[in-house]
Amino acid sequence: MLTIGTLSKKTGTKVQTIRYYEQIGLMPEPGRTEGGQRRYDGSQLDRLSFIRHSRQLGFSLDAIRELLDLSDHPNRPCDEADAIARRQLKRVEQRMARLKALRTELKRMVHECSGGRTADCRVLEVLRDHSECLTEHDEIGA
Amino acid sequence: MLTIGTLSKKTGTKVQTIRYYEQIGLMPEPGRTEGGQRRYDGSQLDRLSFIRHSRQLGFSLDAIRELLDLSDHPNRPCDEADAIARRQLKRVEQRMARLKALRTELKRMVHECSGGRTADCRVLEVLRDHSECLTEHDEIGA
DNA sequence: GCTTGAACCTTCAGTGGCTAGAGGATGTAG
DNA sequence: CTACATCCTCTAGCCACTGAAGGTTCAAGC
Repeated sequence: MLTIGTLSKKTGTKVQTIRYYEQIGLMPEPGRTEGGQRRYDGSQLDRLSFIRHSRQLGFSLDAIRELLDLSDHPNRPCDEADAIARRQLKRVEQRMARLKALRTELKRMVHECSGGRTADCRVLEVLRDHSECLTEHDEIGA
Repeated sequence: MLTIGTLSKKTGTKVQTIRYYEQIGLMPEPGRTEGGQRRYDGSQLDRLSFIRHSRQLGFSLDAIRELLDLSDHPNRPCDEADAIARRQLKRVEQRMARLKALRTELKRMVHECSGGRTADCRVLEVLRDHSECLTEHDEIGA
């Protein structure tokens, strides 16, 4: 029988986050002591590890919900899990492409600033005038 | 004299977002018509473009506030703007490194899934057991 | 058995950066 | 002068947590 604190340490998830996962139905309601404290077992530890690991890989909580559901039904075809992972991969690749463009632009800004007064600062100049950009970049909401 | 809608179109910022920027003090309070509608001039268009462009480059609104402040005081040394850009560049590079590890892992998951039942699905298996991962990855909070 | 104090409980509010919607007022073209 | 696109304010919601207030429970040590 594990306390929430133990679960927290074992998975690297904050206590509040575990309670939050329970609140939104991602974690099941655990058993309680007479005094009302949560007590977990091994299967709940596994489930939280799954969630945590999926989050580290960038899956949204909604995607994780689906993945957990699939994981709970071993006889269903796994195309769906595969599709979710593929979507995530695609998103990661898009983000990388955007970050690459961004990095180019920032590098250019930093290299051109020679350390005078702000009036001559290339950093600010580039930010003022998008037309100076060599790349398309669109980080907002990435 | 530009309406908020015109400003919105010219900068690619949603009308509500412009009002939000005003609310948090990033954009100045514009003039109003007798009826109470906002009217902008060219300098406000420039300011919004600056903000928008900075957001696209991944700067936080707080960082943008600093940059705008620097931009408003042309006689100060520009080390600070330079430092902000450098910090941002560092962050972008860190994010890219993380995404790279993530992509590797996702690719491996997807490639190894041969499309059977969820019981045998490599995607789910990898998510269940972090020790199968070949890379360190930590997307949370990225 | 009793005391201490770390860990637990609930509830609420806040983060960043918007975005959506309700319900009503204004501005402008025909 | 009418139609209706655009504007206004205000409130609430999004994601995925995180922190804090104020109170309770549990386990170890005496």
